[in-house]
Amino acid sequence: MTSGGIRYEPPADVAEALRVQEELRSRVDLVGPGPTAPTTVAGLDVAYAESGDRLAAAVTVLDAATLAVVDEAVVVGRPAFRYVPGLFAFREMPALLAALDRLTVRPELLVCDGHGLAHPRRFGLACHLGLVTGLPAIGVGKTPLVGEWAEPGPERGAWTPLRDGGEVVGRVLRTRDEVRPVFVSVGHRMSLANAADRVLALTPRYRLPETTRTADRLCRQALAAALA
DNA sequence: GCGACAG
DNA sequence: ATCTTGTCGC
Repeated sequence: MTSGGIRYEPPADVAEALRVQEELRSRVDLVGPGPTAPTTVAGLDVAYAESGDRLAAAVTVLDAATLAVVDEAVVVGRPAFRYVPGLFAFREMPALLAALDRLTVRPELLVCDGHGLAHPRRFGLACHLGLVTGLPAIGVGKTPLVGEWAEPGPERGAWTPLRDGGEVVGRVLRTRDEVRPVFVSVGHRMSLANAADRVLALTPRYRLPETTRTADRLCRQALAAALA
Protein backbone atom coordinates (compact mmCIF):
# COMPACT_ATOMS: atom_id res chain seq x y z
CA MET A 1 0.00 0.00 0.00
CA THR A 2 1.71 3.11 -1.26
CA SER A 3 -0.81 5.88 -0.89
CA GLY A 4 -1.63 4.78 2.63
CA GLY A 5 -5.21 4.18 1.63
CA ILE A 6 -5.60 7.88 0.94
CA ARG A 7 -9.13 8.95 0.13
CA TYR A 8 -9.41 11.14 -2.87
CA GLU A 9 -12.64 12.79 -3.95
CA PRO A 10 -12.70 14.30 -7.42
CA PRO A 11 -13.95 17.91 -7.54
CA ALA A 12 -17.51 18.56 -8.64
CA ASP A 13 -16.58 21.26 -11.16
CA VAL A 14 -13.82 23.46 -12.53
CA ALA A 15 -14.25 26.10 -9.84
CA GLU A 16 -13.77 23.51 -7.11
CA ALA A 17 -10.78 21.99 -8.90
CA LEU A 18 -9.14 25.40 -9.02
CA ARG A 19 -9.79 25.88 -5.31
CA VAL A 20 -8.21 22.51 -4.55
CA GLN A 21 -5.09 23.40 -6.55
CA GLU A 22 -4.86 26.73 -4.82
CA GLU A 23 -5.11 25.08 -1.42
CA LEU A 24 -2.60 22.31 -2.10
CA ARG A 25 0.07 24.14 -4.06
CA SER A 26 1.65 25.74 -1.00
CA ARG A 27 2.25 22.32 0.54
CA VAL A 28 4.55 21.09 -2.23
CA ASP A 29 8.14 20.51 -1.11
CA LEU A 30 10.36 22.35 -3.60
CA VAL A 31 13.57 21.84 -1.65
CA GLY A 32 14.17 18.15 -2.10
CA PRO A 33 16.79 17.25 -3.02
CA GLY A 34 15.28 13.77 -3.18
CA PRO A 35 17.03 10.42 -3.57
CA THR A 36 20.23 10.52 -5.62
CA ALA A 37 20.56 6.76 -5.78
CA PRO A 38 17.06 5.35 -5.31
CA THR A 39 16.63 1.58 -5.11
CA THR A 40 13.24 1.57 -6.78
CA VAL A 41 11.56 4.00 -9.17
CA ALA A 42 7.94 3.92 -10.27
CA GLY A 43 6.43 4.89 -13.60
CA LEU A 44 2.78 5.85 -13.96
CA ASP A 45 0.67 6.06 -17.09
CA VAL A 46 -2.93 5.90 -18.24
CA ALA A 47 -4.52 4.61 -21.45
CA TYR A 48 -7.98 5.66 -22.63
CA ALA A 49 -10.62 3.85 -24.63
CA GLU A 50 -11.55 5.71 -27.80
CA SER A 51 -15.05 6.07 -26.45
CA GLY A 52 -13.46 8.20 -23.75
CA ASP A 53 -15.41 6.72 -20.88
CA ARG A 54 -13.03 4.02 -19.78
CA LEU A 55 -9.37 4.02 -18.82
CA ALA A 56 -6.64 1.83 -17.42
CA ALA A 57 -4.09 3.25 -14.98
CA ALA A 58 -0.81 1.45 -14.45
CA VAL A 59 2.14 1.72 -12.13
CA THR A 60 5.34 -0.23 -12.65
CA VAL A 61 8.17 -0.31 -10.14
CA LEU A 62 11.66 -0.75 -11.54
CA ASP A 63 14.92 -1.67 -9.91
CA ALA A 64 16.75 1.63 -10.41
CA ALA A 65 20.04 -0.09 -11.17
CA THR A 66 18.96 -2.79 -13.61
CA LEU A 67 15.70 -1.15 -14.78
CA ALA A 68 14.00 -4.53 -14.38
CA VAL A 69 10.35 -4.45 -13.34
CA VAL A 70 10.03 -5.67 -9.76
CA ASP A 71 6.37 -4.87 -9.14
CA GLU A 72 3.37 -3.60 -11.03
CA ALA A 73 -0.32 -2.88 -10.65
CA VAL A 74 -3.09 -1.78 -12.97
CA VAL A 75 -6.73 -0.83 -12.52
CA VAL A 76 -9.48 -0.25 -15.06
CA GLY A 77 -11.95 2.52 -14.38
CA ARG A 78 -13.53 5.76 -15.56
CA PRO A 79 -12.04 9.23 -15.98
CA ALA A 80 -12.87 11.21 -12.83
CA PHE A 81 -13.07 14.58 -14.54
CA ARG A 82 -13.34 15.95 -18.05
CA TYR A 83 -10.12 16.94 -19.76
CA VAL A 84 -9.22 20.53 -19.07
CA PRO A 85 -5.65 21.71 -19.70
CA GLY A 86 -4.25 22.66 -16.32
CA LEU A 87 -6.71 20.42 -14.48
CA PHE A 88 -5.50 17.24 -16.07
CA ALA A 89 -4.53 15.59 -12.78
CA PHE A 90 -8.12 15.39 -11.57
CA ARG A 91 -8.88 13.10 -14.45
CA GLU A 92 -6.38 10.37 -13.64
CA MET A 93 -5.68 10.78 -9.95
CA PRO A 94 -8.27 8.35 -8.51
CA ALA A 95 -7.28 5.49 -10.82
CA LEU A 96 -3.56 6.11 -10.33
CA LEU A 97 -3.95 6.16 -6.55
CA ALA A 98 -5.91 2.92 -6.72
CA ALA A 99 -3.11 1.33 -8.73
CA LEU A 100 -0.49 2.63 -6.28
CA ASP A 101 -2.52 1.10 -3.49
CA ARG A 102 -2.15 -2.32 -5.04
CA LEU A 103 1.63 -2.27 -5.04
CA THR A 104 3.58 -4.56 -2.76
CA VAL A 105 6.72 -2.46 -2.99
CA ARG A 106 6.66 1.18 -1.94
CA PRO A 107 8.74 3.02 -4.59
CA GLU A 108 11.23 5.70 -3.60
CA LEU A 109 10.40 7.99 -6.50
CA LEU A 110 7.44 8.56 -8.83
CA VAL A 111 8.04 9.42 -12.47
CA CYS A 112 4.83 10.91 -13.86
CA ASP A 113 3.66 11.20 -17.44
CA GLY A 114 2.91 14.92 -17.40
CA HIS A 115 4.27 18.08 -15.77
CA GLY A 116 4.98 19.06 -12.22
CA LEU A 117 5.84 22.71 -11.58
CA ALA A 118 5.80 23.46 -15.31
CA HIS A 119 2.12 24.26 -14.98
CA PRO A 120 0.15 27.53 -15.15
CA ARG A 121 -0.46 27.47 -11.38
CA ARG A 122 2.67 25.47 -10.52
CA PHE A 123 0.71 22.38 -9.57
CA GLY A 124 0.68 19.79 -12.31
CA LEU A 125 0.03 16.05 -12.02
CA ALA A 126 3.47 15.26 -10.61
CA CYS A 127 3.03 17.78 -7.78
CA HIS A 128 -0.44 16.49 -7.03
CA LEU A 129 0.60 12.84 -6.96
CA GLY A 130 3.72 13.53 -4.96
CA LEU A 131 1.87 15.58 -2.38
CA VAL A 132 -0.99 13.13 -1.95
CA THR A 133 1.30 10.11 -1.63
CA GLY A 134 4.05 11.92 0.25
CA LEU A 135 6.60 10.44 -2.15
CA PRO A 136 9.30 12.27 -4.10
CA ALA A 137 7.93 12.86 -7.61
CA ILE A 138 9.00 14.33 -10.91
CA GLY A 139 7.12 15.16 -14.07
CA VAL A 140 8.31 14.22 -17.55
CA GLY A 141 6.20 15.75 -20.29
CA LYS A 142 6.45 14.97 -24.00
CA THR A 143 5.08 18.35 -25.05
CA PRO A 144 5.09 21.77 -23.31
CA LEU A 145 2.19 23.23 -21.38
CA VAL A 146 3.74 26.53 -20.32
CA GLY A 147 6.99 28.43 -20.70
CA GLU A 148 9.66 29.48 -23.15
CA TRP A 149 13.02 27.90 -23.83
CA ALA A 150 15.99 27.79 -26.17
CA GLU A 151 16.70 24.66 -28.16
CA PRO A 152 19.17 22.47 -26.24
CA GLY A 153 22.24 21.06 -27.95
CA PRO A 154 21.80 17.95 -30.15
CA GLU A 155 23.52 15.49 -27.84
CA ARG A 156 22.02 13.39 -25.06
CA GLY A 157 22.30 15.24 -21.75
CA ALA A 158 22.08 18.73 -23.26
CA TRP A 159 19.45 20.95 -21.66
CA THR A 160 18.13 24.49 -21.37
CA PRO A 161 15.99 26.10 -18.68
CA LEU A 162 12.24 26.18 -19.15
CA ARG A 163 11.08 29.59 -17.98
CA ASP A 164 7.62 30.90 -17.30
CA GLY A 165 6.81 34.33 -15.98
CA GLY A 166 10.47 34.95 -15.23
CA GLU A 167 10.98 31.85 -13.12
CA VAL A 168 12.62 28.56 -14.01
CA VAL A 169 9.91 25.89 -13.87
CA GLY A 170 11.73 23.00 -15.49
CA ARG A 171 14.30 21.82 -17.99
CA VAL A 172 14.10 20.97 -21.65
CA LEU A 173 16.27 17.87 -21.67
CA ARG A 174 17.67 15.88 -24.57
CA THR A 175 17.58 12.22 -23.52
CA ARG A 176 18.87 10.83 -26.84
CA ASP A 177 21.18 12.24 -29.51
CA GLU A 178 19.31 14.06 -32.26
CA VAL A 179 15.94 13.24 -30.72
CA ARG A 180 13.21 15.65 -29.64
CA PRO A 181 13.74 16.68 -25.99
CA VAL A 182 11.42 16.04 -23.04
CA PHE A 183 10.19 18.55 -20.44
CA VAL A 184 11.33 17.74 -16.92
CA SER A 185 9.96 19.47 -13.86
CA VAL A 186 9.88 18.98 -10.12
CA GLY A 187 6.81 17.35 -8.64
CA HIS A 188 7.50 17.03 -4.93
CA ARG A 189 10.48 16.56 -2.62
CA MET A 190 12.98 16.76 -5.50
CA SER A 191 15.44 19.33 -6.80
CA LEU A 192 15.34 20.11 -10.51
CA ALA A 193 18.96 19.04 -11.03
CA ASN A 194 18.34 15.69 -9.37
CA ALA A 195 15.14 15.22 -11.35
CA ALA A 196 17.06 15.69 -14.60
CA ASP A 197 19.75 13.27 -13.44
CA ARG A 198 17.15 10.65 -12.58
CA VAL A 199 15.55 11.01 -16.00
CA LEU A 200 18.90 10.51 -17.72
CA ALA A 201 19.50 7.42 -15.61
CA LEU A 202 16.17 6.07 -16.83
CA THR A 203 16.80 6.72 -20.52
CA PRO A 204 19.71 4.50 -21.58
CA ARG A 205 18.13 3.68 -24.91
CA TYR A 206 14.94 5.55 -25.67
CA ARG A 207 13.61 9.09 -25.51
CA LEU A 208 11.18 8.36 -22.69
CA PRO A 209 12.09 6.92 -19.27
CA GLU A 210 11.89 3.14 -18.98
CA THR A 211 9.43 3.69 -16.17
CA THR A 212 6.88 5.37 -18.40
CA ARG A 213 7.50 2.88 -21.19
CA THR A 214 6.75 -0.13 -19.00
CA ALA A 215 3.74 1.57 -17.44
CA ASP A 216 2.48 2.53 -20.90
CA ARG A 217 2.62 -1.05 -22.12
CA LEU A 218 0.91 -2.33 -19.00
CA CYS A 219 -2.06 0.05 -19.12
CA ARG A 220 -2.55 -0.48 -22.84
CA GLN A 221 -2.68 -4.24 -22.58
CA ALA A 222 -4.95 -4.06 -19.53
CA LEU A 223 -7.33 -1.73 -21.33
CA ALA A 224 -7.42 -3.96 -24.41
CA ALA A 225 -8.14 -6.98 -22.22
CA ALA A 226 -10.88 -5.13 -20.37
CA LEU A 227 -12.60 -4.07 -23.58
CA ALA A 228 -12.33 -7.47 -25.22
C1' DG B 1 -11.92 39.13 -28.79
C1' DC B 2 -8.37 35.42 -30.47
C1' DG B 3 -5.34 31.68 -30.00
C1' DA B 4 -3.00 28.12 -26.94
C1' DC B 5 -3.79 24.33 -24.26
C1' DA B 6 0.12 18.09 -20.09
C1' DG B 7 -2.83 13.51 -21.37
C1' DA C 1 -5.35 10.50 -24.94
C1' DT C 2 -6.83 8.05 -29.71
C1' DC C 3 -7.26 7.54 -34.97
C1' DT C 4 -4.44 7.13 -39.03
C1' DT C 5 -0.62 5.42 -44.23
C1' DG C 6 3.35 5.47 -45.57
C1' DT C 7 8.19 5.67 -44.96
C1' DC C 8 12.89 5.54 -43.36
C1' DG C 9 16.27 2.69 -40.99
C1' DC C 10 18.52 -0.68 -37.73
